[in-house]
Amino acid sequence: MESAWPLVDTSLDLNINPRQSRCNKAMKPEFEGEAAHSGVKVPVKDEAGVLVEELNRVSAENKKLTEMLTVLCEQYYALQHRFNELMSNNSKKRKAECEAYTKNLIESSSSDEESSKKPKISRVHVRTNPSDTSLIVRDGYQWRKYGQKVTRDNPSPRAYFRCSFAPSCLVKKKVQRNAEDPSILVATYEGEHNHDPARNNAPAERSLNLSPTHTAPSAQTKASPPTVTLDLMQPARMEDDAEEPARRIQQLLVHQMAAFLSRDPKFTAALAAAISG
DNA sequence: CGCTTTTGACCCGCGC
DNA sequence: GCGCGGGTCAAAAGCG
Repeated sequence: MESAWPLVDTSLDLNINPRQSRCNKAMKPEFEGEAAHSGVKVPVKDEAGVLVEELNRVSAENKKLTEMLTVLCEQYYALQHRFNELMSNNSKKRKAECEAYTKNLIESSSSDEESSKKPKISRVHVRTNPSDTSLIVRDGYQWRKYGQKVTRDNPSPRAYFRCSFAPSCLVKKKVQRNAEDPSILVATYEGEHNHDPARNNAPAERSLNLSPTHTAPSAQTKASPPTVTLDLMQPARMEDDAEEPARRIQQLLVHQMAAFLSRDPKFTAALAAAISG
């Protein structure tokens, strides 16, 4: 299984800060610091040498980045292929397992007998910074807040949101902090969106969601319906327990995010700007 | 100026 | 009928 779910070091070990010691083995001391820009006169020949060296270094970084992106893309497609294989696998057990976790990941919750009558209710747990008082759960959709209430069973207020992407979309969302663990936001969704997530219309949400995000064992209590927990605080831990399905989903998300980043021209442009800067 | 957020008022269902 | 609590409305304020 390990080959099917490879562990990837997603840390960007880039040489983007050439003035720091780790990355400057090739750089001679006299070229460091502000010497080149200060009043100290540097021969034109040496200055050209510095520029050439800098160019070579940037080229090497560019090459390294290209290789990393290629690897990331390959791993993404391999994972996607593996995922499709699993989905089409005849083994009932595997199929059931896969579907169960896919279902869990996408929406969760609400018993089957209820879903046919009432609007679909799902619950998502999102771990956030406890000091962050905003009741905002970024899920890709546009929401309009229409109310806030303090409820009896919970000291933190409950916020009420409506989908504002399309008037015809009647999905509602309630967000409230977990009474036991204030670092966990509980978002309750009612109904189903009849449109795609408003990615293009919600650039802020899309751009702000680049913090380490992955699924984690839910903090759900007792007999509550199955939930999805998005941990926005803790960095991803790469433990070697790939047999755990939740960990698979976590890794899948990390890979997908990396692939998404690698295909995002804005991200690559920002990366290039950071390097050149 | 238009959209979103805030917040007090109001509505409604439920239990007694 | 009354009170309570959750959910919604809508005017005012805030913001870009």
